Amino acid sequence: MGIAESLRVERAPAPIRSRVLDNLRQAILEHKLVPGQRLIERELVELTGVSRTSIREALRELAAEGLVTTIPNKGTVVAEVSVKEARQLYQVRSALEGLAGRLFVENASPAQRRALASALRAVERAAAKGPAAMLAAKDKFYDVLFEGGGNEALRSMAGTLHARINLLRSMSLSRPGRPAESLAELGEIVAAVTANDADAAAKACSHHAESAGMAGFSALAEQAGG
Amino acid sequence: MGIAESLRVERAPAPIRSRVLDNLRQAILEHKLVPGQRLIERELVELTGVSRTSIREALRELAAEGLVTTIPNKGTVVAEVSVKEARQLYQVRSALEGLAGRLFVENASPAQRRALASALRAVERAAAKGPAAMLAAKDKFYDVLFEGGGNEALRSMAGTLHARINLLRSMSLSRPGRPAESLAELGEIVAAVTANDADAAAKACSHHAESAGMAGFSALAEQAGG
DNA sequence: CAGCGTATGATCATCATACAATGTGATCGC
DNA sequence: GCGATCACATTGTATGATGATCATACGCTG
Repeated sequence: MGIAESLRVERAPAPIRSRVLDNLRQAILEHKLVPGQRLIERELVELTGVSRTSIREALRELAAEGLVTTIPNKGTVVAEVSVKEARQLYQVRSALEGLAGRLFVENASPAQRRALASALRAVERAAAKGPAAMLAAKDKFYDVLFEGGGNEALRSMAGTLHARINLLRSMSLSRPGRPAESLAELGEIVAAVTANDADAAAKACSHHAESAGMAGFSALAEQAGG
Repeated sequence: MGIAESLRVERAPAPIRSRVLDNLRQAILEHKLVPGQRLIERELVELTGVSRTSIREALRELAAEGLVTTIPNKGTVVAEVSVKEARQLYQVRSALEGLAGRLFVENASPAQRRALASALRAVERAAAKGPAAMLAAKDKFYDVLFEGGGNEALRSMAGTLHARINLLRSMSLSRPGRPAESLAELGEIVAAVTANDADAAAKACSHHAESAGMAGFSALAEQAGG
């Protein structure tokens, strides 16, 4: 870090509404607030200790991100994602991740390529420790992937997409055999990257996203059927 | 339109902040508010006749859409899009439109396919009337395309993307020869759709978006160079 | 006159409060 | 039981106040 960065004082003490926004977003992602749950402004005021103004502005941003739904004169609820919508979101996600893979091959530095391979090994290790650990490691893997692609807009859109998909809780349920399958797919991504084959990387990333969606949907179907 | 739709009465008298939001968005898209321009809350209050509360909430949503930038304690300005960012946005757009093309082939009804061909002819006619008319006709073409794909999430994401790209004014500048080129590309899309070839449609859509971006950038470069 | 500190005004950030509009559920009368 | 009516909860909008931050202008000092 150069002297310029080391001396810079964090000039933005994060406005209160941003912190409220972050907290709410986090709570939704972690399913502490479940889809369909009402978000009553007065209660949020009491819980957070900030004014209604700030709460409402945070809710407007969440609404724009698609994480909550506001019904006029009725209130705000954590967004509910139908199976149909989730399918659509997965299609978009697949397209975006395909692009991410391509951009990584085209733009990533050698260090970033090594980091990706290393992230893959971390996922392998985490796979043994259960789904939660694997999920976290996979998030890291994708962090590296998007970082290396160098497209900030892509990263942010994929992020909000990921959050919305996450609303459909059961999607993260894993079917027996899925973790191994998933690992193999990530391996293909790294292989394509190593081979410097952008088309293959795009296809591998896109395929992984699609495949993850499929797995979630069949888990959902089994659930509904059983 | 069926009887259900024709009798439906608009049950939600659009909250004031939504109308403010729509108006501001529109104004930004039409470049009545130019990038970098400050949006002073007090002035907006006077212009619109609504309270600061509503104005601020609308600004928060615009910020989440990426159309304005809010600097804490300093104010809100219409977002400025750098050339680098625009390049990134175009990459994403290209990926999304590729998906749109594929989905159209897979899901569009015969009527929608006819509508697409018809929209293409409308673009051809409009091309003679100048860039503005052609732009509008092209928007219609894309409306049909996204509609036929049946993916609402994709449509909405592509929409906000389009809006953000639009912020870089000069991108819509046309180079000599570009309109004809553009028409040819749209023709390829329709051809692929007619042939029922999803891969080709995806490639054609993606290529058109990419090509449009390229044209904009070279126009930009010439401008900077001259 | 260059550099520094201060005064000043503009603007935003947050809060408290108020009231209207709307939706919801309970109560009452039949 | 059933519909009308009323009370309550909640959101939508407005208003005024206070403090923080930033940009600018101004004047002082060496």
